[in-house]
Amino acid sequence: MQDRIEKIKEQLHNASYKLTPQREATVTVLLENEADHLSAEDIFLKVKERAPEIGLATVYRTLELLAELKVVDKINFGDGVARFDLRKEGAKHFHHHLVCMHCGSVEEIEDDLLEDVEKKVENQFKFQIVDHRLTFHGICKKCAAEGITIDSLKSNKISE
Amino acid sequence: MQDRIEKIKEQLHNASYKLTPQREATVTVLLENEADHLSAEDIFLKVKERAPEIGLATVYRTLELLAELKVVDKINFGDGVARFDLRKEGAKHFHHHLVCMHCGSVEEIEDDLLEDVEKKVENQFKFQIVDHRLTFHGICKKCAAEGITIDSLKSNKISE
DNA sequence: TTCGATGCAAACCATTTGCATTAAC
DNA sequence: GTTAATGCAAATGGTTTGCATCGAA
Repeated sequence: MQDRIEKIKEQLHNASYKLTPQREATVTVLLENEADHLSAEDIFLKVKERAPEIGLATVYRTLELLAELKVVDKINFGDGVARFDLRKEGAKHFHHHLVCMHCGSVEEIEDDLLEDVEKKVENQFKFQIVDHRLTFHGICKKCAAEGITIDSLKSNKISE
Repeated sequence: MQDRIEKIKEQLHNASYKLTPQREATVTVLLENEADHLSAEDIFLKVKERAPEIGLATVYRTLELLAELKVVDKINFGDGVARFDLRKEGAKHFHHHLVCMHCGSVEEIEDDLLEDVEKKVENQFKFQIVDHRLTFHGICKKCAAEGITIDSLKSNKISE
């Protein structure tokens, strides 16, 4: 993990951004919680444990900057908060997500399932794809095991 | 178009919602602008031309209700505003979208391109899919013809 | 007549911004 | 020493909510 921090520091440096302790703390928090999909507020709280004087605005500014450098992806599952997802080194695309409509858990899919679909879209619609977003909404393994079914979900809370 | 309004009225009625002139005007506006992806504010302004006394809150409440009945889909392209998309009759899924990163235009894809991918996900991850969201971000035919290239797009403005 | 629906204004809440201060380079 | 970065508080903007009134059934 240490060298991932170093690499990100280097990217900041190459883009002539300053290496502040606040930025370092934010990156560290992101790396430590790679499996989660934290919101800016979540990240702020975790960074605060490590650097209590940090302001929320700085976290927002840092996350924006990291998105610009494609270190993180800003994603939106439709619940009104942006979430931040560390991009795998060298990954060309966002990964896909499985969002459980019952418990809200988010699972990631690393594989790029869309290669064929993308070719089709590029040919058929003459649209040059830069990136994509793919999210499946449904019922996760765990909830299904607990007897949750599609029918037991009431209203259409998918998107917001 | 008239019978689509009738069908939607019937759905409202079946769910024991009242058929108010405001709701009717909102549905009419949605049908008249089916090709667009209007925001609540856009819809409000158009409904206002037809029923000047309507309030923005009513439009929001009506759209929420129509989403619940799966008459419309609430979508979020990451620009901070929800957009509303009339669902095709009997369509099981959201349609996919091609969002141009240069001019912001949104094109729809009616075909369900994800059947194979969904099967794979259901088997591999034991995740029961209810619906999906798929958006491609890139450069549309029109902008490409005007010489816009992927490289001419600067920062990562995809998601917000 | 009754209870859900409406309009208005105020409340909310995630995010952004202005500005004086601080600190990385 | 310069200039970008920070922290704070205020502003923003889409969306929601409380409440008195209204009107569809």
